Amino acid sequence: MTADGLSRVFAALADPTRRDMVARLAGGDATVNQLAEPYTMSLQAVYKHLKVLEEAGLVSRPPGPQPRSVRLELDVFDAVGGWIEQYRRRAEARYQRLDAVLAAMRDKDEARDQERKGHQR
Amino acid sequence: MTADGLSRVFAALADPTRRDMVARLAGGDATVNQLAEPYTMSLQAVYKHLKVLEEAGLVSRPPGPQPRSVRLELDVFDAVGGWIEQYRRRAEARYQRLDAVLAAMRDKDEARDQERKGHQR
DNA sequence: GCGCGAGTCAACCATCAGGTTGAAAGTGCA
DNA sequence: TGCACTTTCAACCTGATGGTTGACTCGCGC
Repeated sequence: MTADGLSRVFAALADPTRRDMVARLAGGDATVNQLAEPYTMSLQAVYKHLKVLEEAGLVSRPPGPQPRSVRLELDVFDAVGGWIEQYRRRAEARYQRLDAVLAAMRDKDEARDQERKGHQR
Repeated sequence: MTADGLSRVFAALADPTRRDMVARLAGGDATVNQLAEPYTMSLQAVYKHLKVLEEAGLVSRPPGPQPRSVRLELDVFDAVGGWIEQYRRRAEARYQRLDAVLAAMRDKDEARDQERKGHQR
């Protein structure tokens, strides 16, 4: 992945609303209206977020019948994960505690719930 | 990690200059001046970037003698890595190709070189 | 105690990002 | 055809971000 691509992905994931969208899309495809449902913002704002995610390659909108579906593109997470991984490995080597990783992954669900509430800017 | 913390980390990593700093700090601690050396921007601008990294918890500045050192804080990468990991696992399960991960990690060095050149906004 | 270099703070400027509203295309169906 | 719904585009506002310059503080060697 190019440096510019990495920047776009990180920038896209820096917004809580967009991370929430990603999390929800991981559970399955959705239409824009379904995606927009939990938020108080306008539909156009949701489209803007979607465009950012799409330009970062995190999401795709396969052509189809009118309520087009939004799909999570998982490939990009490999690239970003690889970038993170090199530093994470150092951390693991340094502190010899793999359990922190597992704890972090166990915490992700409640972190996501917290985040769902704070989606408005 | 709180949702707000995640946002700060991703936002911090969205900037190529800051990712470059992180990459260089992974090779060892440095002073602000050493960090600023490769860039054409002012020292104050570098200091600002450093502050962003510090507020995201990616970097610490242990008190010490006058040329203070900047140190990479690796713990945060665990948390972020954990967040990414859940989607990465889906990708791996879906496509059954772990090799893509390794390829991505092999590419990171040249990607970083590319990035070093394009650090100005 | 003085001076110098490293580090920091503050004010300012330009651009970007997230949101709004309004209007205009597309698309599908009765 | 016509209508309703989805999607997109454009203009605008506000706050955050990345950069600048200038001034100020902090340690340390002499």
